[in-house]
Amino acid sequence: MFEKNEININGKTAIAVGGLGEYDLAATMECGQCFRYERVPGSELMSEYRVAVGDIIIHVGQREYGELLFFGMSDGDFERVARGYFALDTSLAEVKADILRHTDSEWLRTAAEMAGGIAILKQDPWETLISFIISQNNNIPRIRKIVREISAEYGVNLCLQNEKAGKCPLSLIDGTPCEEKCKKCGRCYTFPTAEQIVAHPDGLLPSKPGFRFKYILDAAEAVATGRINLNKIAAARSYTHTVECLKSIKGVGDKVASCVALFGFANLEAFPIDVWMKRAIDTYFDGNLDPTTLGRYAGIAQQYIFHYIRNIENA
DNA sequence: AAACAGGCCTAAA
DNA sequence: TTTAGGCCTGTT
Repeated sequence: MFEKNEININGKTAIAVGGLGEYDLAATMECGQCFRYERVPGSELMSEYRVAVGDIIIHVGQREYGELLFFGMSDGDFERVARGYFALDTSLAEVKADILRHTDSEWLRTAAEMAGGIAILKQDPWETLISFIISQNNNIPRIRKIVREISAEYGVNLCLQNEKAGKCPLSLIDGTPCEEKCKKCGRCYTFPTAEQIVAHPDGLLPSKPGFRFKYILDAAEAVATGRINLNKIAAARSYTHTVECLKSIKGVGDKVASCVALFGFANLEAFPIDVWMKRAIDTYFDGNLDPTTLGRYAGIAQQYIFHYIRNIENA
């Protein structure tokens, strides 16, 4: 269980959360599970982000790995949105121990040491579905760009909304106000609903989704008509069922479906295999690694592997 | 300039 | 059941 304190930063209410073990905010935000964050440049903190989550912009920072997480928001918003989104009730230490209990691999043990601070965010299933449809045959900067642009096209401007409510998102530590340009930067919008997309599909085109356009549209129709019921899928809490349902959408195959299961439905045993993961399995596991042997947190083991190979290659 | 990017679909063996 | 090509767009 984490420890929470209400604090005051530059006259604003903030929440400080400790007892999160080795939680690594930067790795969690940038490991490729989420596409709607913006790193705050020039922060005094080691890492500071704004993320659009549902109907608010979450403002979050961390001074050092494994130290306190700061949330620039009321306790109400923290409890309603941030606590769940950042998976603060999941013990990273327990997860890591469980994974390591399921493997003999020294290599994976080393990866876990480096990546053990990664948390799997609990993102909105619908948003996760569309984001990972967009992700196919694509790179992260452009995925983020497309997601940002379709949000600006259809969504509600959260900065303007916050400003009216007297809580324009401030930089957590230095108190710098959201710039004027923020009102049209396209980075602070709610995510479009399936109904909005179905009612006006052409709104997708300016973001240039290319061949993914028809896939996004099929997903939107599936959800808007009830052919797919994301709430029911979530309630069933079955990985195999989730993947099976998602794959009935055009443009959703094994990889996208397992990503959505992992990041959007918190099916932590989901183990997405992309070209990178294939390479890693070939190189470090002699070409065979059965995810089902890794236990109920196999998906987090996948993140360890992914984060580790990425970091060695950058080194 | 041609190949490739954190896939998937379709057609053809 | 498995395999090759093509696909939008952007970047190198």
